[in-house]
Amino acid sequence: MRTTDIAEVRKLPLFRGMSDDNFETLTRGGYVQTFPPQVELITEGDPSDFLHIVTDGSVELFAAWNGRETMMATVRPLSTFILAATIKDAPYLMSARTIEKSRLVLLPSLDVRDAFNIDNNFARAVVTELAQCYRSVVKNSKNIKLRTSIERLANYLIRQRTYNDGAEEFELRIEKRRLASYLGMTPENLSRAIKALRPYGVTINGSQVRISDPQDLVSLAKPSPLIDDPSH
Amino acid sequence: MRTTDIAEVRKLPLFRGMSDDNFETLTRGGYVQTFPPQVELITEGDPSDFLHIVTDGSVELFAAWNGRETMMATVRPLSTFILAATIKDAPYLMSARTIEKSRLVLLPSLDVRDAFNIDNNFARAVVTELAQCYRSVVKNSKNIKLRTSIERLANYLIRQRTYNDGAEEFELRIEKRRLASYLGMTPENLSRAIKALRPYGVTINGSQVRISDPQDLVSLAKPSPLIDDPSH
DNA sequence: TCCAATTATTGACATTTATCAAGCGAGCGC
DNA sequence: GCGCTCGCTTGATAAATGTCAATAATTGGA
Repeated sequence: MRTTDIAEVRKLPLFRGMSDDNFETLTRGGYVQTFPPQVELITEGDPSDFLHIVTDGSVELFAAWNGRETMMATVRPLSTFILAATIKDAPYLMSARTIEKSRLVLLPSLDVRDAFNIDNNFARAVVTELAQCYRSVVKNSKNIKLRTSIERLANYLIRQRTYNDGAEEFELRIEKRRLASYLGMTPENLSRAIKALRPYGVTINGSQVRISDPQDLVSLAKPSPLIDDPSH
Repeated sequence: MRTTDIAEVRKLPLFRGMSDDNFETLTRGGYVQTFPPQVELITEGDPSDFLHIVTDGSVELFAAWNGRETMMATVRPLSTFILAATIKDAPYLMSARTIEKSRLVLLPSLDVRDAFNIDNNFARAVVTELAQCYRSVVKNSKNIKLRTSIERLANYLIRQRTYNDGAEEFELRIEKRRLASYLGMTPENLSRAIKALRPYGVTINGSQVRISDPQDLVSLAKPSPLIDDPSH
C-alpha cells in the first residue's frame, strides 16, 4: 500500500481512533487494487477473507436466490463493506461487483479481527459502524414492506434531491435497471412508475431528473426520517 | 432488581464477559416490570431511554407508516432489543408491544453507554450482538425481495420444523395475522397460501402444523442457509 | 462514423397480491 | 348456556406488479 492510500483509509471514522501502531500493523498486510467494471469481487456464501474499502468508483452489493437477483445497496467512496461478516468470521450474505472502474483497499479479515481484539478504540468504532449499517437495513426493510413501488420511487427521488442540496434538476447517479432492482421492481415497472409521477412534477430525461414542484411530490411520498433520513 | 433477575440477565452472551463491578453498576439502575398483553412498550421515533431485555413472554417489533403497519420481528426470552438505538443514542426505528403477558428488564440507555465506554469486553460483546442483528435483517430483506409470499411461507414452515427438531407435527407459535404481517402479506393471502401448500403435504389446523412430506416442501421452498439459517 | 450490444420504453397480457364483504367458529364473559 | 367479539376463511373483484415481445434510444467500441 502506498502512503497516499494509507492516509485516505486513515480518514475513515472506523480507523480514526486507532493507535498508530495498530493501524500500521493492520494496513501492512493490506493491498490496493484497481478493478475494471462488472467484476465480481465477492460471492455470497464464501468465507470473508478481506474487509473491503472503496476508495474510487462504485460497487453494488446484491443477492441471488433461485435464479433471481436483487440489488441491496450501492457502496461509494469512502466506505467499507461486509464488516459484519469479517468481524463474525462468517460467510458473506451478499455478493459484490464493481459498477464502474473502481479502486479498493483490501485488508485481511484476520488482521481486522486481530486489531479488533487489541485496539479498544477500533472495537468501539466498529460498533458505531455496525449500528449504522443495522439501522440502514432496517429502514430499507420498512421502505419495502410499507410502501408501494411508486411511493418508494417518489421517496428515492426526494432523498436524491436533498442530497443535491435541493436543486431543481440533478443527475440520477444510477442506471435505471439497477435502481429498479434496488427499489424492488422490474425495469418495466420503473418506467411506468416514472410516468406515474409526471402529474406530481417529476420529469426524468435519460439520467436528468427534474422536480418542478417538490411540495406536490412530498405530499405523495410522505417521507419520514425514520425511513428516509440516512443519518437519523 | 431481584438477584434472580440479575442472575438471569447475566447469562446473556452480551453481559457474560463483563466485569462484576461494571455489571453491578449497570444493573443497579435497572428494573424489572411485568406487562399485560398488547402494551406498547416503545414507540418508533422516541428517544431510546432503555435497553430492553425480555425474560418472559414475547414482544413484537413493528413499524408503521402512513396508516400501514408491518411486523418486523418477534422477540422471545432471553433476548435484548433496540440495542443499536441505545448505543447510538438515536431514536427507535421500530415500536414494540407485548404479545402476551411479559416480563422485561429495563436498563437505562445512559448506563449501557457508560458500560460500553468503560468495559472492553462488553463493547466487544455488543459488536457480536449487533453483527448478528445486522445479518438477520439482511437475510430478512433477501427473503422479502427474492421470494414470493408462498415461498416465504414454505420456508418459514421448514424453519419452524427444524426448530421443533424435525417433528412431523408442531405448534405454530404465532397468530396467523401476525405471521402474515411478518411475511409481508395480508391475513387473507396467508389463508390462501396455506391452501396452496396442501399439494406439498402441508396441513394447518388451527395452530397445529403438519408436514407429511418434508422433501416435497423443500423442493418448492429451496431453503438457503444464506437466508434461512439463523446462526449462519 | 457506424455497427453491435445493451438499456430503456411501450403495449398486451398474466400473475400476484390486496381489498371488500360475508360467513364461520373458537374463546370468553355474563 | 348464550351471545359477543375477534380472528380466520372464502369468494368476488380490483389493483399492483411481473412477463413477454417488439421497438426505440443509448452507449461503447471497431
